[in-house]
Amino acid sequence: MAKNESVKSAGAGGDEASDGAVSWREQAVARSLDSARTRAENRVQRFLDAALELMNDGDTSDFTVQEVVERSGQSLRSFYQYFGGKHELLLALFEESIRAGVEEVAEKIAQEPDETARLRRFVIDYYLRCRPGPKSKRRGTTTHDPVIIEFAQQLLTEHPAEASRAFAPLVDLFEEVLNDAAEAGAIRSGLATRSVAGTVLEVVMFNAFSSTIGGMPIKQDATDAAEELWDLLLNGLVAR
Amino acid sequence: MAKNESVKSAGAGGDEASDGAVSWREQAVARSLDSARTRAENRVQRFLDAALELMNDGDTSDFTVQEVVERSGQSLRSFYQYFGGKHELLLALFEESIRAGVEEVAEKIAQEPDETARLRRFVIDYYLRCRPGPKSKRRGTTTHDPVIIEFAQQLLTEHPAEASRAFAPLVDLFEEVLNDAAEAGAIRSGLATRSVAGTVLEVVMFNAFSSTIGGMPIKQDATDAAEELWDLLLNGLVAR
DNA sequence: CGAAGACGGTAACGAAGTTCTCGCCCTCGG
DNA sequence: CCGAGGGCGAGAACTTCGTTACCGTCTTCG
Repeated sequence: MAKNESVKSAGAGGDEASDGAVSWREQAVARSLDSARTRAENRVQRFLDAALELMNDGDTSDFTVQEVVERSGQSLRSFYQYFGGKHELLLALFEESIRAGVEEVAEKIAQEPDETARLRRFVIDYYLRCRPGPKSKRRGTTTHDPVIIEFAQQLLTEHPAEASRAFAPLVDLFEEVLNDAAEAGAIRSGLATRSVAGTVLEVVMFNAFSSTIGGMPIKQDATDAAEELWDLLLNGLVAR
Repeated sequence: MAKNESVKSAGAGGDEASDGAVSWREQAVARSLDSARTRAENRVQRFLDAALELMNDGDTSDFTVQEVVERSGQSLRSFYQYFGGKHELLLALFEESIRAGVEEVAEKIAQEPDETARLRRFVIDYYLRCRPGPKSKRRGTTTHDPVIIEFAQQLLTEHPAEASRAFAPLVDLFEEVLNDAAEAGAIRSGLATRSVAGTVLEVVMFNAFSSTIGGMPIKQDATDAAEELWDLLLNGLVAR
């Protein structure tokens, strides 16, 4: 019962030769890129990967610290050596999720022709990203895990400082898009873009997360809902 | 250790003669209006009151079932006889909170001169109501307790059906206001008011609850934030 | 009067996060 | 080469909280 674990190297699901002869290879790799910093990073990454797998696999999309520990083939001891608690693990996952989201959305909007289209694209794409996938994952679009968004809500109310720090990259990008749109005359120019960016993102994120309060029967396709929200955000309630 | 509890009758913090001579009076009252239905209602109400007190008193604004039981001077046994679990207690508090909110907002908007003013009044008032009071309660406006709103979020994602049922009175009222405004030409007439009502209320509620994502320094007064959001909702982002 | 049900008091259970103890092994400095 | 210390695995233990179970009492109703 000493060395049954297979390292499952960081980024992708690496599948190495089955069980028996792993130790030497692993050891070698470890020794080569181990300046004790990278080793730590490797361990941290294994916890993160395990958590991600648990969120994607299980029907529950929720996980306990124990499960993460088992799945990662490490120990509770180590977990609390690298993370201050479950809270920090969630925070790390959240930040990573934001980073990935920013990257993906940035690519998407880059393909749009003008400022208005980019703005619209941002809102709709991010809406879809925050929408919990009811069945098998929507193809073509990565989505935030529900657990992550739930955590975001909690973080926002309990540790606003940490929260806005984690959200910063996303808000930065959106603020930029807003500024461009304002300069191009696509949206009005009076508004405080930073503040509006935060507000709009919150609206998109949480409205996508928990479908609206009014008891919609089965509600239309997510895309329609996204369009509806976009229309409301762009044009407001007022009569033209 | 048999009869130290003082009943603390339902509505207000009733302070009766200290400890010794309570039983008889209490008994009398109980016997008088006890058809076993009212007695149950009385007990339920005592739990609800206890929970409300705990939310308003403590610095935590959070409570455990134990605390509610102790505070209400009843027993765990009874608690689980009347409530299926903490969940149901929260739900009851939530529904009551919504009811009270609807009542209060209805009064407020009735005083406004025209449809647009009523709409605006609704949004701003409800925003303030959902804004957690950072220090001593804001005078003049009752507010939803943070715990309640947090529960609302959770309910919305875990039991959408129950959630929209609980929210219904509020959505009904707002939908009505929206319809009136649309009829009067104050807002555009094309939109699905039920759906929009839900969306807007969600926006107002959750944006007020957890101040915006963008790392606002100390942020202005709640009223200013409410105005900002109202402006965004009414006019949208678009240039006129 | 006697049985049934409501109720209080308290212990106990189970899940989950967190901490602690023990012991192994590897590494590093003398 | 050897001894100390730190990283680490394996659990046990502790804590909080919701929930359930058990026991004894009191009221009530047939």
